[in-house]
Amino acid sequence: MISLVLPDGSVVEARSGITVDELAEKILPRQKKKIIGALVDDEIKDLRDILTAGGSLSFLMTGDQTSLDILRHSTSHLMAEAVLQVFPDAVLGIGPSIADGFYYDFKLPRPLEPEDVTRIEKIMEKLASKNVTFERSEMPIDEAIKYFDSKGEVFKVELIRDLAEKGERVISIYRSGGFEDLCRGPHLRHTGQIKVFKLLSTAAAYWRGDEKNPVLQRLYGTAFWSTEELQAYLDNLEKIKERDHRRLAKELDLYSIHEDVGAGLIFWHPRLAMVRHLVEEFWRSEHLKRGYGFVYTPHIAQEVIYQKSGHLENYAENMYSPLLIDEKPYYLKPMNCPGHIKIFQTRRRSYRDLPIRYCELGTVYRYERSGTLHGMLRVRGFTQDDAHVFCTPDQIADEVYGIIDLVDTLMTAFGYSYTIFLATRPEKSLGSDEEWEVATGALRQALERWGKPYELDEGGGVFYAPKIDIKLQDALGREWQGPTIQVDLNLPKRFDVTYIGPDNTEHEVIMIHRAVLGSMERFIGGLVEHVGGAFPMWLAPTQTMILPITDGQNEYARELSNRLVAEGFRVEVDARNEKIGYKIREAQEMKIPYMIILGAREQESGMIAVRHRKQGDLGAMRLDDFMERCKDEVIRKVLN
RNA sequence: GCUGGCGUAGCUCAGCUGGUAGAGCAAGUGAUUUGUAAUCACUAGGUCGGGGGUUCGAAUCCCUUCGCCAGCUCCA
Repeated sequence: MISLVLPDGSVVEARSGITVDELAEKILPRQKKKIIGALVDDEIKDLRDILTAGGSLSFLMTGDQTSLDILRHSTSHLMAEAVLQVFPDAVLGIGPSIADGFYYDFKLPRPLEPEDVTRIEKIMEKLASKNVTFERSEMPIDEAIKYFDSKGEVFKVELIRDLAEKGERVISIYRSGGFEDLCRGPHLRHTGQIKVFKLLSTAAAYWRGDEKNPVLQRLYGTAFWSTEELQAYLDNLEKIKERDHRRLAKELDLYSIHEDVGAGLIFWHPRLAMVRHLVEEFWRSEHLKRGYGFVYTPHIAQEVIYQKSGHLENYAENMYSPLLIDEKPYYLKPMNCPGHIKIFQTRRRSYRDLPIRYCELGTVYRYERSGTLHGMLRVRGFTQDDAHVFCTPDQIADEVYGIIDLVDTLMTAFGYSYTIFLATRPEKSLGSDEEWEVATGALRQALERWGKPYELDEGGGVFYAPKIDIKLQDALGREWQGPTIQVDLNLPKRFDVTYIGPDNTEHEVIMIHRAVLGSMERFIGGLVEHVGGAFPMWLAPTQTMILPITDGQNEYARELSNRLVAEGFRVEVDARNEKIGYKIREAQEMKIPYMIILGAREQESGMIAVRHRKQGDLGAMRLDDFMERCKDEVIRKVLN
């Protein structure tokens, strides 16, 4: 007998060897139809699984968020069955559930076209309505290889062979209607439980993600328990599309890319350049407060530098081919580190000088494969907010703490929440155990002192450094790779970067490498999406648009504008010969925070009529009060 | 880089199986002087991404090249 503890604390005894389905019948007979699996000691179990050990037990029901994976996985099987009806020769790849849905890869005689997708979707609907039960069977590995081989399922055979190598003896097969697949499960009770699904897109993908392998056709889809959830998901996709920085760039005149100049090279238009300027201004002032020195370093450097740094050895495929200057090869810089080291090394440094903190908004150029370029988020030339702290080993923790504090200040101002990860030594790495221990220990110490929760990313460090990675969450709940702090165990050695210690001998310096915003291009591209193009007051390129109702107020509008500009506000006047509704509409579409509407009434009374882009008409107020309000929003960096 | 799709006026897009381009918005001009998300009329604007080919004839078919999009891959 085994004993199972239910969520309410009660204990149920059952015979060893009972299936989850039988258990459902025994415990919750009335809800049996809704039960599609179970969690036993937090492990997902299929209905058909046999239990031989007890533990905590809770059932997975249709409608649960936790059981969406099962639904989606089963839906991918249903899709594969439909695809086989359309393409009887299709060879199956894999069909897992993923974060927001599922996919299935197939080798097909021709690529999928949009019509195929609708056709497949229709067939799926028909198949689902047949309420076909998912059945599981098992097969010894040898037999399975022969079986799938006879069906021409070469990829499945490969998978089974790998399973055999891992020591598996038996594999499981799920069958639903005319379809069967090598599969670990779990699956739904029957296909009738698949009601709400949608095929989303097609793409090509390599078998096992390796470009040496054959290309398969991938079909993406998603499934939910209710149409409301599906609709909410689709609405969110639409919202993300509307906020796409490439789309907003056109609507708001933010940046451009020019084919005849080059892919992945960004032209910042005045409005976005203003945002960048304001971000940089903030960035600089926060660095000054924290004792950083600003530096500038050249954009090209001779070969020897990158030989010494190891970039030509390890990073060459991301570097552009050299320019010849006086017959000597010069490279465009892919990173700023060597430059900062050169400055550090211009004199002997005493331990009394440390820490030394250099920061630079340094523009670097890196080769990115053409297929990876993506608006401002993935480019070939970008400006990093790069900094290097040179310090002694016992200063690491303090310095890292200071950097985390800087990160928190900046990210909070932009309205990002974040998660901190500590990434430790990977398998392939440089340096001694002791060095890694000191560096990682200091990072951990800083995090402990910071006091907020962090996660451990075991082995997730880079080969030359343990690091703290910070993942940002934006307004749409999406994750972005954010700030990174690395204790570099490589470059100080390569460049022989030292300081004189209290013992009057040379010591290798500790070099902390960090970026907070990452690259200006990516950060601001992401920011555009985060705020949906509606920059908060402190960042808005135009903060206030003055809208005269007739050209009788144009002169007055300019006067007011001058007064506001004199107070440091960014103001424009829309003096075009248009109706007020039209001007408001355009200012609204440009997502300008405030509009001042000026008609004869205002001119007489000396008041202004203020409209906010979100709150609408705010009524009449005094210009001074309006300026107070705006100043307050700017100083407090109010997010809206 | 790979696979697939796409590339027509500044923008969004139409243009059936080849017969040499069209709308809305934007722009310019004029009228209108307007009160909280689109006033009206007229005008101008394109070697249909570039190059090559097939054809009497190509935006439409083929090849090639560049770029964009979705994935894959990569991400020191």
